[in-house]
Amino acid sequence: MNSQDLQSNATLKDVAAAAGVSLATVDRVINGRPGVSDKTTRKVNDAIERLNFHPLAAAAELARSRPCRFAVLLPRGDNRFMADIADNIRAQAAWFRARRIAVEIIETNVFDADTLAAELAALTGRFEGAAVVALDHPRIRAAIDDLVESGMAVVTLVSDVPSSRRAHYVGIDNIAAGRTAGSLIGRFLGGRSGRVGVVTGSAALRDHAERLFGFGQVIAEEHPGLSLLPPVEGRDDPQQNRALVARLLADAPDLVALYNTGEGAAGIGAALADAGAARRILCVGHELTPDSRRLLLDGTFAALVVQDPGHEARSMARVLRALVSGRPILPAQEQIRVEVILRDNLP
Amino acid sequence: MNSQDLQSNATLKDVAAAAGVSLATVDRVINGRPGVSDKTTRKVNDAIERLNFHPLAAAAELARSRPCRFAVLLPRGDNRFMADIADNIRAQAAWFRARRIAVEIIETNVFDADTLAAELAALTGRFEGAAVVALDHPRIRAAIDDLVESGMAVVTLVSDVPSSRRAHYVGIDNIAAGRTAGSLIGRFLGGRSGRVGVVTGSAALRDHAERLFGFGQVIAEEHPGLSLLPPVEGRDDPQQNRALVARLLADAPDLVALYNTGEGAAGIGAALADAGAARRILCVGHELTPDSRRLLLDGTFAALVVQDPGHEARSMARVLRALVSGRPILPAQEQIRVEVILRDNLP
DNA sequence: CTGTTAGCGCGTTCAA
DNA sequence: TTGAACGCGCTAACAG
Repeated sequence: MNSQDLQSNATLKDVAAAAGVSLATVDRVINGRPGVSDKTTRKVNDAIERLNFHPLAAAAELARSRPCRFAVLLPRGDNRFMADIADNIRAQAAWFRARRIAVEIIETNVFDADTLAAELAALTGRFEGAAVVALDHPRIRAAIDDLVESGMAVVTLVSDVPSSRRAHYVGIDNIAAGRTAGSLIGRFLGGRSGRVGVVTGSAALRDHAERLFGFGQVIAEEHPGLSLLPPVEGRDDPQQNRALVARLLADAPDLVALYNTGEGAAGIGAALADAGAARRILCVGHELTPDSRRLLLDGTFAALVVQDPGHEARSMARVLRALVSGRPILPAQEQIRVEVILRDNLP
Repeated sequence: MNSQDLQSNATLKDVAAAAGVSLATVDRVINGRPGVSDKTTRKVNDAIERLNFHPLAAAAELARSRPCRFAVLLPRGDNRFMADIADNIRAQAAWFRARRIAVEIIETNVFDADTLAAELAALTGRFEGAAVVALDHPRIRAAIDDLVESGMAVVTLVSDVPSSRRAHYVGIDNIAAGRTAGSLIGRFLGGRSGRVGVVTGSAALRDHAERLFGFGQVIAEEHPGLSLLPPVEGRDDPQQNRALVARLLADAPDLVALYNTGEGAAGIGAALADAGAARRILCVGHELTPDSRRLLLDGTFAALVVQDPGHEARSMARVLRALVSGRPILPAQEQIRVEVILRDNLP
């Protein structure tokens, strides 16, 4: 099963010699540039095959080597998960610099379509690529399409705009994430019945909406003993979440579980602690932050459904780079997984 | 928060000019080579700082560009997970070739210490790096140490030999994996009590042993209503597992759950189906294979605790490459996570 | 349609 | 202790 006994290390020059043509011609064939006769093309391809030629990545990069600029649009505010993404992008600074990639992180009000659309429009011409955490809104879709039209490589990050012409989505399947949360709650409850409270950030964000959808699906299909209370919106803000959960606890005595589709876990933990209901109400939320980690460790949360911000930052970088240099991406490596974190497999 | 406004793109030549020295001298300073006076070193470092110089990765690679050879020692046999690792390594063939890395996959009897030790010894001088799925055994430890002594970069894969001098372990924390499985079973059972059967591959493999340990810990500490039956060893073989589980079902009427520390899920599924106990006994196992996927989808298994063979293959490649070229590795990117797969977040 | 040639930025002899 | 010069393998501009 020896993989590569036939490691060849032939160079472009070898191919040129073998085919009886010049370097430039071989280059044209390899990179699919026009202006080569069929006969010559065949000769070259033949030589490539025979010598088992494969271009050396470093040499090609060096020779191409155009500096390039990426913009990353992140929501402004104290969202911890977004801060993690930003940190992970910054942690790659050395990687970027070593490849002459300049990345600019732009924080903006992602919730306001006009602001975001304007911010997107302002990118034109200044960057070769952009990643954006975007609201799924017609105006945003149009702004993304305009950028793509202008030749920019655009990817969505964390929350997708599937109807746009973005080249790629770097993030998880949020319906699956919601379903996973639903299954965890359903199964951890072990057949008990009762009401389940749902705290969400904002129904305007596609990722939250999709999670809610997936969650509802599973509860309805597979756990008929459970019924969902109407979702309450806390904007991912701990203070608001605290108040909302306090009310939930007061209003619904048969509350058995809580699902938080977004952030602000600290508020939920506080409300539960206030009511002395901390490990009695089963809680599942999303994303790993210092707060959610603490609440997972102390048992307030039973599980967290997460995505890896480090993976997302790296994937974004690789994908944008591949896109601007016209190379293929490896789908397997770029698929961001829906992960389940219990106290025991906390990274 | 603009990240890199000060993208400099200074080259070695610029630094040399700014410092008033030659290219070679700058190179000596940067790569810590001897033979530079303190004063010159200071001048150069000063210029580097001032110009915000960062070497271009592609150029450095091209100039170094020595072909190199890696060996990967995998267990022979029909272990599906190992086959996945091998497939993922082969899937990276293009990546390897573009970097003049030849990788040879060697299948051998990992369970026999003498065979494995001999196979390891035979690597000497033929490879710059090696990854090995190793038995944790004194002879193997010695063989690994000899390779390291001879200057080879050695990493363990999937199952570690922590007492050896291997430079790195590419794999998960198996105690955490076992604990995770234990928590899932305990919580999914929702307080029910009874006996839990354990099917393991071989107690000689460190990864299986560690999982068993972590699993036992959690059950004992957190689920006192549950008691573990003595583990039965099926060598990851479906046929053996089937017979073992059939006996377990017959002997222990109060069996409420099954934990499989390794492979051969199909055998467990078959035995349960035979006994008509398929979704009554809660099952948790490891690794995602066509069999385990099917059993997860049909509800026979409630959850799978897995590691990503694709990530492991890529991590192995990056780590070995970094080691042989004396570069640092990014720990965050190389940490393999213990993942939980339910039916809903199946990749 | 094809070939020549000059770099890309860094490593690495060698000689001084 | 330092520097000059060549080469790594590929791309791209220009010439024919």
